[in-house]
Amino acid sequence: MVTDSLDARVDEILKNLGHRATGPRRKVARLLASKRGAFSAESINEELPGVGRATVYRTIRLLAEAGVLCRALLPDGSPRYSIDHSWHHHHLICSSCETVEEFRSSELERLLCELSDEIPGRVLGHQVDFYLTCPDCLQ
Amino acid sequence: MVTDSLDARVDEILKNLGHRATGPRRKVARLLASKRGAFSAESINEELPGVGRATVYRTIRLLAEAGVLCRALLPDGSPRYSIDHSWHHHHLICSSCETVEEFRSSELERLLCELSDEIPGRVLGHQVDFYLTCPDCLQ
DNA sequence: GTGCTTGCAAAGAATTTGCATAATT
DNA sequence: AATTATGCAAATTCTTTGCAAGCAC
Repeated sequence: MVTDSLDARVDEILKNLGHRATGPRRKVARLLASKRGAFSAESINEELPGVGRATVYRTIRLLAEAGVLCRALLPDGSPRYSIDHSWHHHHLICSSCETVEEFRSSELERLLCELSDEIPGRVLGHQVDFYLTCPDCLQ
Repeated sequence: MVTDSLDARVDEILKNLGHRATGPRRKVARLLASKRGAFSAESINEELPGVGRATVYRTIRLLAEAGVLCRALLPDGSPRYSIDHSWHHHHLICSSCETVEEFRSSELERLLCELSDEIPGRVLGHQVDFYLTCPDCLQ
């Protein structure tokens, strides 16, 4: 599982990116690895009183840019991060509890690819989000 | 065109929503109607020194909730508004100049509908964004 | 040792809220 | 007259930055 390897491979990941493996970064990575779903940067900050806010935000950005984390936007635009399982995926976002789930569809991917060819300009990527009331929130 | 009617029909739109047709709201609507593409709330605020910031933000939110405006999120999560031409559409967002264009595909819509049925929970809506470098920014 | 990192606090950016005043119906 | 709306400033929220002191390599 990627969740395990994040914690175990932080040092390697960081060095490959030309960054140093430090204590605070390992602490952040260890906490992220323990997270199931999506989380906000602030929530990580609150759970790590021993690490400065700036370091938490910087590390999360670092890992997001490295592709270790992926970012989803809630309907109001606020970002949530989650471990990127590296297969390309989209998001199912519950408007009620703000839970973010992953979603994949090869058929959708194929169509998006086709459409990309028809779009003027150079398509860099796409993002598909479904906003919903999740089964839990439906009671 | 919807662009024309927004300016002309603000009073009607507001009253249908149970709100009052006021001078500041008309000023905001008139400016919005003159906009071609997407804009930020702040940019509208800056262009209307005679109207308070709070009123600008409140009016934009009012019109967005009424479906007169639609909101797109830039890759960093910051919102951009544009006149909603009421046909369901998606967005082509230039990562370089931040221009937002509309995009429609009946084939995409059909597939998203099908997928919605397979998704657990009650799907409320979806959002598809293509991030790209627009023809202008490609030089 | 040299240079990247950290943590703190301050700075920012964007948006919302409280409240007395003003305008609409 | 009864409310709703406005505008200003202050408050919020989330995130970034400056910089001296501290680590990693």
